[in-house]
Amino acid sequence: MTDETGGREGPGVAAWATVLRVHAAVVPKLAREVAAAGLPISWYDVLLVLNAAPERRLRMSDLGAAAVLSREQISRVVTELEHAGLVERVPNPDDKRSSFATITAGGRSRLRAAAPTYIAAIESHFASHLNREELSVIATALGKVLAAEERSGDAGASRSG
Amino acid sequence: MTDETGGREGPGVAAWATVLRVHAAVVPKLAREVAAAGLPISWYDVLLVLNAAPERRLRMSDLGAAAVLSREQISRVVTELEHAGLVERVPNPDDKRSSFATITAGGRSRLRAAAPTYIAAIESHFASHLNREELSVIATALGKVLAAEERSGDAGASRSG
DNA sequence: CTTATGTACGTGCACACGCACATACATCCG
DNA sequence: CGGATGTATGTGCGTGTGCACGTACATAAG
Repeated sequence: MTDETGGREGPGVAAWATVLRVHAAVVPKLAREVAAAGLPISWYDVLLVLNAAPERRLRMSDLGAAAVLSREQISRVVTELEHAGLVERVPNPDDKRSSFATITAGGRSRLRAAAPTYIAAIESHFASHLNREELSVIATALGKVLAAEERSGDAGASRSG
Repeated sequence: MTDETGGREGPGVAAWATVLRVHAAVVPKLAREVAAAGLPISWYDVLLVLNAAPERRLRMSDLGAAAVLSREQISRVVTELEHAGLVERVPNPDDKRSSFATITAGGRSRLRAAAPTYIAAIESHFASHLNREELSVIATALGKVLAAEERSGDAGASRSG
């Protein structure tokens, strides 16, 4: 056992490695295809979350938590979406520090137009290679990881506050 | 109304969404902890692949295919690693267009020093939330996706020649 | 050999992203 | 009420990243 820095780390590392590599392999393909359908993937992500939210609106920070993008990214994308008329910023009367982002009719329209392309791309580049049981296990298992890790916050970011 | 653009897309989209979100939640944490151990995660990735390669060396493009990083990123990271003395570029006598990247003794040393931290971080932020069966299904299922998608190449990337 | 086409690699440029900081407001305490 | 502390958001700046292109070499065609 002289050189075992690669291969014998256990099933956890192996599983994580596949997550990393699948992400790296699939994301660019989805991004291309969705962009070709007329929506940058960052726009799509924000519109999708907003459309699914209760009242179709969310505070910036909640949007950051629900979407894949960071808080700063959300702020900038929402500004872009505002200029494009797909989203509006509405002041929050109960807390004037925050504002709601609301999807507009035009935003919903654009989202609906792009959705079939996005879903088809996911099916084509990801889901079509797996059976229902595998998809179910992945969703459930990774859901547990998410629940645990989102609770623990950004560990190591700012010491033990 | 039939306004279901979020939630009723099927198990494939749901599973993919968890992959995206777990990636977004876990990667930054691993990056922090590995960086704190003295190695940027991009360096670690390259050293790991190189160390596991036959002869401990790989051509640039093979390195790009095996690692999570893009070809351009590999080129730049290898240059950084060279300056740090952790990797060397060796010309390929059989094909003078290409060169091998080889890990040095110092590189292996740095890799070994950081590996426990990296593995522990993966266990802590990912694997510890799952049982062996889930890890096994994830590795196998995502491995199938990888095999299929890597074969199909970068679909739609360069149409024009 | 000469020319045309394909492959491996590096790099300038523009853009995306996160960090750290600034601002506005809320809340708690005396 | 006035000051101190915490929260929600926006933004300048440095860094990381991919794209498009250039260079060097390989290989096929004549």
